[in-house]
Amino acid sequence: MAYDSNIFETLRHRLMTNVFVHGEKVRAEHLRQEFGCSASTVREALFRLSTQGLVEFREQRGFRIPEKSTRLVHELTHLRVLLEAEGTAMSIRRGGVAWEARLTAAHHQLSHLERRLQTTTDTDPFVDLWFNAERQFHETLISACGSDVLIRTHHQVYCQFRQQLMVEDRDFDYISGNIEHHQQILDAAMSGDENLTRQKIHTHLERHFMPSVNNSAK
Amino acid sequence: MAYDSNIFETLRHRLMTNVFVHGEKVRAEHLRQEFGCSASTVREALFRLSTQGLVEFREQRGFRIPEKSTRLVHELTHLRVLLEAEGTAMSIRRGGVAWEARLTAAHHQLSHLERRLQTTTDTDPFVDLWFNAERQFHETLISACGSDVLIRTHHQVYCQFRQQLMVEDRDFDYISGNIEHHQQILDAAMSGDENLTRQKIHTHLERHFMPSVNNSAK
DNA sequence: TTCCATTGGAATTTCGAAATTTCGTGATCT
DNA sequence: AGATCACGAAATTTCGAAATTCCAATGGAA
Repeated sequence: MAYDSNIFETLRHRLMTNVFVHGEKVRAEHLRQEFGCSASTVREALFRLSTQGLVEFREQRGFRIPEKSTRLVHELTHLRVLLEAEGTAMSIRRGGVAWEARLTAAHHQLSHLERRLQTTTDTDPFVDLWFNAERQFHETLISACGSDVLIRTHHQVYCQFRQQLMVEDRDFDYISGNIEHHQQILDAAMSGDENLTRQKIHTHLERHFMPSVNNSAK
Repeated sequence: MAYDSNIFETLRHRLMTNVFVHGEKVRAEHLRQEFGCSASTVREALFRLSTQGLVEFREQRGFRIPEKSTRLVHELTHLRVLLEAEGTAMSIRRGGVAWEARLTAAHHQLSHLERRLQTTTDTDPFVDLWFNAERQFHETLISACGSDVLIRTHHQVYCQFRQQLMVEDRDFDYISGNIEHHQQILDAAMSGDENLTRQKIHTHLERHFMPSVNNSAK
């Protein structure tokens, strides 16, 4: 019991949902007690997490949470657009009805949640649900692209992206814009128009290219 | 002495140059003796290598060298083209004279070596040199793109690509085609024509999309 | 023969302590 | 005062042995 993979999954979820503070050190020695295992086991899980860019490892100075960085968000967004547009175009070509069904389903779930969010003041209980649904939708977009490498690469980028933006995205100011975007991506994809879909994906993520506003906290 | 990073670098070089056989298990316990350290230290290095996809890790069944796979080569090539074309286009926009100088230098070195290879029967002593020069050229192409994330991602893909193809690429049958390709990429990049450059990069890597010929071994 | 359970040996993972390195504090020198 | 060095505490890395898990060979039952 208390396998490495449990620790791995638990830590990953925490890293993606910003339980940790950016720039903070992650001491295996501390987490050790919580998981009831030795430091080396935690260390190993952290090495695996560094695989996905969710923690930074530097020799002789341990692990730490990547800093929040506008620059990094821009770079991650750029790559997300590149991979997601390409992957979706490929899915359109070779996805077939099965893919369209999955995409419709994912969008239905997401838009249901988004409409709910729009009319609620206390968004807290929905945060986790929404992030999962949004991830599901975007992963489904590229899921029929036929390239595991592309999917894995996109996943890495997406995780880091999420880690960078989870804090400020909790406000949901942008939610009404997002509902529109997701709908347009779905429509474009279902119509089979690759270029239009690419364009809509770009539009959807465009706002993350803006210079970030809230870098005041610090 | 015998730091983890030495082990890490040594192993990485071996993995990229196919000292190991595809599909083979990598036993920390064996390498331990060679490096004069404990198995855990090797294990750690292997975890870090799995970061870059150069070894596969599966829980409870250790590390092994990824299998040779035509499918994987196709996927890696696809992503290489995507990332390299995008990165080079960005470099063209923001690289300036300094980048052009570096690119010219890298190409000069590469083409010198390639012409040499064309007239030599015993290519063995040039293999390592050529692989380095070719890597240098392609890395220089995207080096001024301004996105660390893109550069790191490309590097990961490139390493895996190399691991997959190092064996069969030792023949250098394709060398004369490559000389032409590299020259055309250089010319297109220097002329500032983004689309032409993208196209030339695609042409250069196109041959890896063909169904592989030598899958007879095994 | 084919299928399934058992079992022994090998490989993998975990552990906590020892060795090494880093980092902060404060003393010493210019 | 400013810079440099030395020291000790804290953090990181390494180690080898113990515990666990996998795997293949053996033997028995259908």
